[in-house]
Amino acid sequence: MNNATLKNISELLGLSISTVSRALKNHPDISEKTKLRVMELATTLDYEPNVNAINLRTNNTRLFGLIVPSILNFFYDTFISSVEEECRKNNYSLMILQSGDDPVIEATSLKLCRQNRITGLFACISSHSNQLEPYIKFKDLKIPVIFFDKVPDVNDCNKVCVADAEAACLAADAIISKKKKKVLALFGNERLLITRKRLAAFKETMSSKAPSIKLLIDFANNAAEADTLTAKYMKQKPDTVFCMSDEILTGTMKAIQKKQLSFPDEISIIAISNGFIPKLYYPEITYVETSGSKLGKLAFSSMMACLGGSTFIQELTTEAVLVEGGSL
Amino acid sequence: MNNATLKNISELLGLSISTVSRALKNHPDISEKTKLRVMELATTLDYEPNVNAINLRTNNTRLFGLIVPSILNFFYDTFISSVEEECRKNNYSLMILQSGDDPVIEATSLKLCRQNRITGLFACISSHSNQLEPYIKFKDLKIPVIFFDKVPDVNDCNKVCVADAEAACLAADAIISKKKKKVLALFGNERLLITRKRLAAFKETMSSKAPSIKLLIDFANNAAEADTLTAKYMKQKPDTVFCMSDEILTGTMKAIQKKQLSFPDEISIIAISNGFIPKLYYPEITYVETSGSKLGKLAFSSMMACLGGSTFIQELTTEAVLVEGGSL
DNA sequence: AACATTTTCGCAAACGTTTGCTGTGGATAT
DNA sequence: ATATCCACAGCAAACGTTTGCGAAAATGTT
Repeated sequence: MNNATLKNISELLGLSISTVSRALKNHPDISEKTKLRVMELATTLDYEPNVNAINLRTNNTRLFGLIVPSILNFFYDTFISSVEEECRKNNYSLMILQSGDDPVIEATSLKLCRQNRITGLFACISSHSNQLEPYIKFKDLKIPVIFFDKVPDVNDCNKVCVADAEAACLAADAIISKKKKKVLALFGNERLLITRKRLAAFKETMSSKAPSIKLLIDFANNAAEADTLTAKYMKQKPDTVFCMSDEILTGTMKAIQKKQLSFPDEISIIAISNGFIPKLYYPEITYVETSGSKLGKLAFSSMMACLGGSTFIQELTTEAVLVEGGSL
Repeated sequence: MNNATLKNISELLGLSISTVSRALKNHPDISEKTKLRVMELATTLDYEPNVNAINLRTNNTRLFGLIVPSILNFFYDTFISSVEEECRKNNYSLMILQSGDDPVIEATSLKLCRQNRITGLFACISSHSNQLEPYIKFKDLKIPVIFFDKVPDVNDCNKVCVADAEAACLAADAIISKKKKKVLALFGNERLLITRKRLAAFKETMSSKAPSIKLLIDFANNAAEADTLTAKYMKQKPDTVFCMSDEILTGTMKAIQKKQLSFPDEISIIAISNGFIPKLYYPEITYVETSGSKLGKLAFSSMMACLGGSTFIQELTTEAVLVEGGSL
């Protein structure tokens, strides 16, 4: 069986294609009687309009592209999930692409987006490429691009970010208020903007509000490195460890469990996280929440603003909030 | 600036549309000289073909739909990630839809798929609806549907599943070989086929190979329930707890940490899992691996077989393998 | 030089919609 | 009775491609 078309229906009913088309969209020009006839046949034929034809004709796909390094990530998947939900509620479709943090794949994904004539793009740039050339084409075409999380370092684009600095400050404040003396602060890849932001804010807060606290700072590229780093620094007996991200946290926690250190008695933990990982442990890890799903909603509304005609370039951030878990 | 079209190029070059079209796809009818001219202009104009037009004309979108309850899931996201990768490599596009385990959303998602004239569908049915009506339409249209993970209970459809029974058997075998005496076995929602399969295989293996082992069996709908259940059963001093899934495992582990039980000394743990969660703890949890990414590749190849013309209905399963972590 | 081939390209239809415009018949108003 | 208007429906073009077929130009053959 083939897909029904307007033509099919029109022939079966002895009507013209345009009449059928209008009837199905409740156009006032069509009488109730024929509307009824058309709709009835359409449902029995299981008619579904061909979006390719519609898009072609109307020159308006309601399709967004979303490019992300990988969906295998606690932060990104909540982001995606929330954007997907918003899209569904607002009758948009979403095309999700993984770049694998590879500029080449990223470029072909962008090409795919263009070929599909997307009406807007959510993009998280791959960390290697600071080259934005592939993205400027969208600007030329007046297709709004909302950068999220990992955003380019230029000003003339729309960005939504988690409040990196604020989150780091909140974490530092929490540590200070608990009168800690010696904290190990573990960060991610030093090249990433997000790392630099969090590092700067953390150090600044610490040194300005509690200069007496002893600070051990280091960087880990993944969980395994965080594990060994934590183990190494334990000899210096910090009373607290701050983890910049989930990845760092999981590594650190493994080291802690390995050494059978009880927390928060023997050592305190605090992290910046989306919330899932911290809740896996007991006591739950105290963390500053950076919500992917909040960011998703923010990104979506920013997109809507752009499509609504706003040419106002903005950089938005979600609020960070401390969630007490008992590990600090 | 607008998107370039074949017409644009043809007018600029004084050629016909068809010539330009053929030149761009290296058709032998076109001379090298004009091919060169066309391609050059096309790249400077940043021409990208309009897939809507192509799909309409060729009546062949290279688009797959993928319906999943939620991407916020360790298993599904590896599945999706792997399918997405295969699609990219094979020049297909993927449309990912979340059903939220809601039959209504599921139905509208299926409608979206039809409107987009997908050439194939990967589907994980929502647990509530045993109603397959929305899916039969695809059969009528000869659009292949590959059900994965949560599959319908009928025979005339293609399914790919993790080896539920085998996984449970492997776990049971591991427990038996370690000479355990009393095991607490925690399962998920009893209504789900996957639960029933794992439960049956586990019980069967246990009773046939080691009838002397004392078995405590219960069901939890989520991590929190697994937590309280584990805590409750601890009074009966099992020496091992088997967790049917990641969700159960995280709940159980929280209870274990809460009671500060050291494992594997005081209690052993074994789970069926995708592998991510077990590696968060130390010692790492021993688990039987059910790989979402393997299942994704399997699903994709099954899809390719269908599209290749195979009318052979098959039910495939991935292999399960025991990964020793030190918790048993 | 005449013809046969091959190379190179254009015409036009088709895919399934949407939509501005035109046309018809009947009802209402004068 | 004629003019006016409205309700209803059809015509046809357009969106950007692909592709079978035919035609012109270039080349080769005798």
